[in-house]
Amino acid sequence: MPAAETRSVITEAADRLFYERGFETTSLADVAAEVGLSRGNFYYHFKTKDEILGAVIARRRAGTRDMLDAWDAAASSPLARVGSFIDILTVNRSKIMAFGCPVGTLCDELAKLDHAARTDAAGLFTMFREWLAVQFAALGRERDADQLALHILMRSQGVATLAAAFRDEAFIAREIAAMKVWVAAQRPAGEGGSYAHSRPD
Amino acid sequence: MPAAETRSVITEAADRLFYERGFETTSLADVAAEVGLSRGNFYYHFKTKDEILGAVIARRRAGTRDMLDAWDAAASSPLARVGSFIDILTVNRSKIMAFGCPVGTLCDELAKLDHAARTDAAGLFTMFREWLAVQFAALGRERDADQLALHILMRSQGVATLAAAFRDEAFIAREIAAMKVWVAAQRPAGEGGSYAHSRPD
DNA sequence: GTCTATATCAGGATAGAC
DNA sequence: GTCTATCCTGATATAGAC
Repeated sequence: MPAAETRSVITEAADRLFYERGFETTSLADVAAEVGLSRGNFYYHFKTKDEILGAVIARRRAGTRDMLDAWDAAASSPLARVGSFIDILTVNRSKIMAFGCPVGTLCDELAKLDHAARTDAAGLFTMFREWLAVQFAALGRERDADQLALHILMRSQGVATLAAAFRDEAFIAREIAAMKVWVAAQRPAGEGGSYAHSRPD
Repeated sequence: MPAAETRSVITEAADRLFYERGFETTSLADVAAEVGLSRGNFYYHFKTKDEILGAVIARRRAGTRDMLDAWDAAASSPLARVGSFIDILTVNRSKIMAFGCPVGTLCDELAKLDHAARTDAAGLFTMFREWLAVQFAALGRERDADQLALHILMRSQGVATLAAAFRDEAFIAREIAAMKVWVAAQRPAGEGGSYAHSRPD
């Protein structure tokens, strides 16, 4: 297999296993078994396990970029685009109930490990944050677009964590509905007063 | 040292380390160094590391119970009691920005480990959930008290995760304010229609 | 590029002295 | 009750054959 392809296959398997079992807990033997390669071979493609983590995060960034682009292309209104974001909770509900949010749980784990890649992982959140802020700005909320973006991102994270803890699909559906109602209720606020003070949530 | 006390000292140190470094990542050597005891001694008090985890969860349950009781005693209104819950985000903001929520991150980690104690850890959430539901019922929202409880619990989790990712204290303060406004806005809903349908959030 | 074999180390857990 | 010494396993990482 050409090096680039092998590298990609390893990264893909590591991505899934890091999500499902955690970064620290996943051994290179686990990844090796998954892709049918020997452990030793890994070090031809990556110098360290941390380097694989770096590749996984880069892969996720690319995937996120593609997803955001697809949402931009598919939905015509900012409201519908934010709806696409919210819908990932529906689409991925099974995995979320089993393993939580891939981004949130990775950030939490790297925070506890005090890992150098902690900031890189948080950068995945930033991608969503900035994209969401663009949508809220397009909705006419230029002044507090970033705060609204953080708010909806916050809710998606809360839903993911509780969904994993209680494995309650109805809860997810209920909160998704509430999130959509909330988004639809966002209209340009009058002058003066930030989001937090002018609107309950 | 009497056995009960040693056991307690070990559990206390493990509690903090499991929070700050994660359960899997924390070695018994780490805990031993923390309490100034030898690794070998641990096995006089606990048969396995998992048993220490069990003791930590039990300890957290007791601590949570004490905290809920204190909130019951200190605050006179259901609104103020829910306010006490929300305020833990303020009180613990430094640790939350560093390590996330102790309950949420433990549940997430145990989920990925497919650990037997996963349900026990989620039980910590249940304690808050049920206590919050009592408050919302007292506010006159008997019919959807549990859903409201889950909603505010969800928001606390979302805030914790993003606070850890971005280490943004202003974000926490803003969302706490929004949560309090939201709680204050909760009044008995008219007949028919569940929380999700009758109220945006 | 991929393999096998191995070095090295740290983890959980046990045995037995004190 | 606590210690030291040790076993065993599994982890990352390396060396070198093919």
